[in-house]
Amino acid sequence: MKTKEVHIDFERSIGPWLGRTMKLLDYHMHEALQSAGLDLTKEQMVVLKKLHQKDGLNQNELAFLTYRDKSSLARLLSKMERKKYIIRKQSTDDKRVNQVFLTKTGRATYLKTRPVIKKLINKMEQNISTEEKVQMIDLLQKVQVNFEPELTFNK
Amino acid sequence: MKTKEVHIDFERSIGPWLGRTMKLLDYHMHEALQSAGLDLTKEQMVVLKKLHQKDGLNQNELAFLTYRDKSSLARLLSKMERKKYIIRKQSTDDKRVNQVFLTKTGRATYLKTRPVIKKLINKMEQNISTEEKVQMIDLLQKVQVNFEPELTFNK
DNA sequence: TAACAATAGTTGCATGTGCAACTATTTGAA
DNA sequence: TTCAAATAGTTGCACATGCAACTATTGTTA
Repeated sequence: MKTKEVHIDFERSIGPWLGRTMKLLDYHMHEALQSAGLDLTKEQMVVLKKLHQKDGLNQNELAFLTYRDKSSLARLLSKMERKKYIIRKQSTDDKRVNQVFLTKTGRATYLKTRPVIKKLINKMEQNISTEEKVQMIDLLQKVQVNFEPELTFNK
Repeated sequence: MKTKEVHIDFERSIGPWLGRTMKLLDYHMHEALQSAGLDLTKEQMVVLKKLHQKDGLNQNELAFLTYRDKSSLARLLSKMERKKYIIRKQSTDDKRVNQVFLTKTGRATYLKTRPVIKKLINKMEQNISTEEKVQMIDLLQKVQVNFEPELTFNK
């Protein structure tokens, strides 16, 4: 029977569940940032976060750390630069390289996002025990390893 | 200490793991379709799938089933219509409504994607037991319910 | 019935994405 | 040392996305 056959492949797999969950997370993340009056996207937030952890990273490093194409990152940075969250400074050692720095505004904005994100995480993880979280991360990591066997741990 | 503090909120949560896993899945899905010589995106594939399950759905229904904004769906359909995978037919009952039908080409294309997807799923789920899959889906569902309590089950 | 509200779909606008081609610079090798 | 290969970043192109405003049609209500 056609319907049954169809269900064999994708519907019972974790793929669609991942996709749906991710869409919800994206949506609520975006919503949380907007309704907190923060003028940035979740993608920009992640870049701010990385810079807050280590200022002065170059674009290549930022692209790698955020799992993006360098071109995508470059455009993200352009928008963030327009908003005065970051600045690019050409390295004197190697004129091909741009080092990226948080501005005061950028840092302040990032700090304002933190409680917003924290609240979102609490919402997302309510009724989920620490053990379950560990389990979930374990399984997600397994999936990642299945796709990219060469990257044993990719934090 | 700043570094430690930063790790408290997002890094240890399942959010980034979900995001990273999803990016990998997206990438490999896209790659699989392309290298099989199939001229469609994963998004278009999902639409074909829904139509294969139930032909003649209207755009609203398709948007709902695929968790998309109606405008996004409309544009997806326009591209698929250009490629002759689907056709829109204005309903005679209600002239506002477009019913969407698979063409022969669309159906054939969808059928060609199935082994490709099946192979991808096998790759993704290797070394993951049925029990673990159930566990994972359970947890993902919990996250979804946390975000959208009103939708108890949203398959 | 006439006017207003709801609904389906489209379009403008801004966002984010990867790939491929391009520029500028640096590195490496003949 | 000079010329080719590698590297960092940018840009064009095509794709996908949501929101808000808009059109056309249908439903509702006064």
